[in-house]
Amino acid sequence: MMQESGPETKSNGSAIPNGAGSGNHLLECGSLREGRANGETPSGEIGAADLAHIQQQQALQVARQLLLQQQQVSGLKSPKRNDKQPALQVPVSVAMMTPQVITPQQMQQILQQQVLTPQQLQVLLQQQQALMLQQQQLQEFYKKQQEQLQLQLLQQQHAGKQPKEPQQQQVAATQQLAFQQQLLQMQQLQQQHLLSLQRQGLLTIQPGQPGLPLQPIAQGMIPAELQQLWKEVTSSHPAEETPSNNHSSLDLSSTCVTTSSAPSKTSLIMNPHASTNGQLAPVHTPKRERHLNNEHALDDRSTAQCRVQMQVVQQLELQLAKDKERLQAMMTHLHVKSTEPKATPQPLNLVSSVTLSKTASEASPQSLPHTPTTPTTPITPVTQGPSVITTTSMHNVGPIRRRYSDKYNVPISSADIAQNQEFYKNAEVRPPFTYASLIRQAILESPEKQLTLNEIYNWFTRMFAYFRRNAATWKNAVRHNLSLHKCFVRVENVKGAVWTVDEVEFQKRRPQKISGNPSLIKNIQSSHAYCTPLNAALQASMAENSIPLYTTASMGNPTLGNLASAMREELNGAMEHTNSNESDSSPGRSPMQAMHPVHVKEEPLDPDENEGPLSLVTTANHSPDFDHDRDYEDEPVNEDME
DNA sequence: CGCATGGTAAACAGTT
DNA sequence: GAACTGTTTACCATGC
Repeated sequence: MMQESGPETKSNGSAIPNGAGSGNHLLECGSLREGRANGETPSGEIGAADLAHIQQQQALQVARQLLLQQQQVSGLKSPKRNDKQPALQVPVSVAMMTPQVITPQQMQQILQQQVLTPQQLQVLLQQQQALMLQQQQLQEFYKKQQEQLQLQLLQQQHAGKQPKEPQQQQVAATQQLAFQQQLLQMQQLQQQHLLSLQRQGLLTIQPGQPGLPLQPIAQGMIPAELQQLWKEVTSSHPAEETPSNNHSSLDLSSTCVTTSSAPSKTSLIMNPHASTNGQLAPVHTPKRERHLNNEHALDDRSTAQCRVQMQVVQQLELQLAKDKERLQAMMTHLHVKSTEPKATPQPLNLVSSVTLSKTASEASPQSLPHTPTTPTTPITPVTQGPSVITTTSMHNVGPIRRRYSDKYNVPISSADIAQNQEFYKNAEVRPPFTYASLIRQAILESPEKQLTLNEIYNWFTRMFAYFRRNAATWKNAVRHNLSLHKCFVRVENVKGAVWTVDEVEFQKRRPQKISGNPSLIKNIQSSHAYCTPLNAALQASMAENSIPLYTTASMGNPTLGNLASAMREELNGAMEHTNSNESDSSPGRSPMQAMHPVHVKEEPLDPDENEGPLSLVTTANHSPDFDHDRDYEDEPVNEDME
């Protein structure tokens, strides 16, 4: 009854080791800060407090108040100069790495998305505090810097009213250049950080925007704020800069470079949040932005990145909204359709299964393998209520029978499939695909397009939580299918036998299924844009294999794209018949199909001893790299939980 | 109702 | 001999 997907999920081989990551961030942040706690800013001495100085102070004060407001709003005790280190002067480079602050709304969104575990949230909070501290320190730094500027200005003025305009401008420009350099560095670091974050599963770029760069997600408005601060500082006093000041800032920036990896971690975590609430950027500081744009166009790259980021954020939000909508629709749909005549013996199980997976991901924060992509519910093929049945219901009710027609009603997008993949990985929901399809997929995903029986088993258990129990039953079914279907070809190998797929046979096989129901086909085609002709579908599936997110992850999880394609094919199986026959059923998905010398199992010719497969054998054979098969050694324990 | 398809169970033989 | 692999048959459910 208790969902045991928890432990199983944890044991999932493809787990992303992001658990320790967050902790490390914190550590590194701390250590970094300590390490960096060196330079006192030039001089705290303030000579004569002239009017300009006061103005600067006021400007700084405004900025500081703004930051304090943020702190208060975010419900965090203003860290003052608490814990970390008392009164250190944090180099600009470091302080600037971490301007992002999570607003309550952002936090809310994060929570809603169930993306982060409590531990991660805690880390975030702590880092948030650290960020604020650093922001304050940044303020301090600028304050002192300004003071020194004032001092020097006074000195200059006293020295003599010289034509200083050009010189001052030049100096100011230099200063700003340094500033912008720092910004750029920060951005780069954030990008790096985003990447690592992604790898750790803390951040996910939805596959919906494959084209978008994942880089500048984080450049919230805070950098702009810093810019503004800078502006205020410099505008009130156009340019009283001295070489020494320049020098200091440049040094700091260089420091930033050397310590890039560490500080980036600090800002990193924040990025996703900033991204989740991207609209805050323009909204939050409209005036500043205008100011900024009018007078002080940022570095082109910075602004461009800013824009890109905003777009990314918006797209992400859009995607999120869409997904939520879809989920909602699904839920309601399930409830409505649950009255379907024969269908589900226990329609409620549909809901329970969904909630199960959801709660599972919620309730097991320690099971970090839940990546942000982890869906809470299958989006694609399962939309038809009846086919979603929990394992328990399976046990109670007995075998479920699915028809392909069920699947025909469902549009599939690559994102959906990928998400569903995650879903089936973690939720013990029976995948709405036939054994034959799954077997085929398993084989096609393998590097050599061939698998041993045991490897097929492992693929099943790895990819579907459902197949982590009742091994005897489904393994028997797998064997049964392998033997039964012509499309599966057994190839003798040096180390045993492997199974391959005869794509031609596989394609041939399916059209029959609905051959008698052209109306259905038509209906499908008309109603679902996703269900494109075979070629298009295949192309799409090919494209899916290069979805940015999953290609990066493809090292560890090469299956998503292929699985998606296979599922899609299964769904499109009928269509291909109507449209383009399988004129060229060798979709070019794999070299295998290109040559498909495979012999059909029951072919009258020579079932066994032909040479066709041998060519495969030669290419095959050496693929011990399928190590993740080991993930789910058959555990007889799972055989029968009851 | 018959047929096709798919899932499950089981018997059986061969191999490791 | 046990376990695994592979084949085959039977039965049932479902959809058309």
